[in-house]
Amino acid sequence: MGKKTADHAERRPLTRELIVQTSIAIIERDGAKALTMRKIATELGVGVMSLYNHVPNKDELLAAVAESVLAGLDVPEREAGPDQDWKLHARAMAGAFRAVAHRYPRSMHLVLTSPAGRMAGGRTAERALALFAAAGFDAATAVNALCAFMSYMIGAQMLEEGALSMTGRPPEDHLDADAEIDLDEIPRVVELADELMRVDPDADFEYGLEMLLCALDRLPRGASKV
Amino acid sequence: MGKKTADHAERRPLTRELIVQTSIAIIERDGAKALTMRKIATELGVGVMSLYNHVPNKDELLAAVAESVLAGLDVPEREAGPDQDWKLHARAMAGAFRAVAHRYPRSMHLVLTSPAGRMAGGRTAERALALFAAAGFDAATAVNALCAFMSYMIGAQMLEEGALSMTGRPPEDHLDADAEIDLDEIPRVVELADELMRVDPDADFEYGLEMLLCALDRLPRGASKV
DNA sequence: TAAATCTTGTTTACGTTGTACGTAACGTGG
DNA sequence: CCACGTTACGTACAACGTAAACAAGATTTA
Repeated sequence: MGKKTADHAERRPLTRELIVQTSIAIIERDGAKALTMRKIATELGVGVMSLYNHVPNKDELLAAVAESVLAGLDVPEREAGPDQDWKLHARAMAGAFRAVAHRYPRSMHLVLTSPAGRMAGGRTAERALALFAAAGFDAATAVNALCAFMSYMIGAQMLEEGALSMTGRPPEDHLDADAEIDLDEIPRVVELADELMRVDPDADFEYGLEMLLCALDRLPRGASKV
Repeated sequence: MGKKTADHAERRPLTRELIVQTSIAIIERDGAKALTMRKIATELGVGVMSLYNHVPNKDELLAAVAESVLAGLDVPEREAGPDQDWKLHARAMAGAFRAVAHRYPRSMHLVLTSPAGRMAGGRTAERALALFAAAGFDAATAVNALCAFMSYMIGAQMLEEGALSMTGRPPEDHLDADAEIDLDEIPRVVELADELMRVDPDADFEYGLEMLLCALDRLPRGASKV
């Protein structure tokens, strides 16, 4: 009957969640700047404007993508209370963040980049703050610890992504014609370039994380210090 | 005579550097996504395609912007050699980075975000590596220190920028209609929201920086340990 | 000197983007 | 039966990046 039912995709009822998931898939496959309303539509086998029945505009769609990606940050979350080994939980949170960052690297870039993504990270910040509070930090110190913790998380992720995009790779989503002043006047960088890319990023990350956690552990704390 | 000489801008001979500077001005004034080839052209009082005589395409222009912004990172740079107070130099580098980030916040966001920007940071990485080498770290440790240092720099900057964009402000370059799940289930965050925005970001930054530097100082080092 | 080439800017035009608008198929309650 | 809201579709438009052809001065070459 239907003379133009989709030929290349299953015909699910086109809900908002489906649009978001398809968007994530496209971002991971073709890069963030290749995410187009028309592309989503054809991928789903529907008209372009049909998407706007479920999503008000593209920015909101990106926000929904960010939220969906961060929704995968469900670290088991123990019960609250004084915790004598708060570093273990901090490591778990960092690991969870790292896991989703590895599963959806490009979408995670979008999350870290856009202000909507930072907003969606509110719940994660909440959990981290609870953790620091349980560790015995007072309010001001907990905020400082949270800032340092998140700074390292975000920066390390973006740094690793940038380092990976530097190592040859067929440049897919970013410009490739920027080899003009390279390798000329940065002897130490090229000398240590192999060192930079030899070390697996996970080890680098863990190294800095341990350093940060130890530093945090030396901060003044309140009652629940075991 | 010229019946259509520009009325709103001086008529300099339209060099590449002028285009870059105008782009930076537009980015800082109207946001990064408002930077348009046509806008640059009208701002300079020339036709759109005239720009393409000095810049191959928009991506390269953005790369040039990134490079130009990072060119302001000229920390006085002492002579190389064993340095007994390397932390002082590290603080100087952090301060220089912070200064340009405060002078061109939106352009700096572009730098941190785009891979071209990370590339342009090569010279800065070079200097930091030299610093860590002079401090007595071996190659592997210096790379680890550099990663941690840059991670904190980048993350702290993006975090501060995100925090600033959260505090009410008339949303200029980012979406504003994302108030849906806020303030409901994040009690600790809203409880400490004022704490989060009361502390001036500089103090927060210095706090984490000192922590990081002290942690780095405890890493194993070679001969030049004073 | 005159011709050829390069530089610098303009004009026109094309393809792609996000999305506003009008319309048709669809169930569901009167 | 109809009116109705919800959902999907096709058309249309303004703004975008930029390729191509062209014009006019500056510079080089014969």
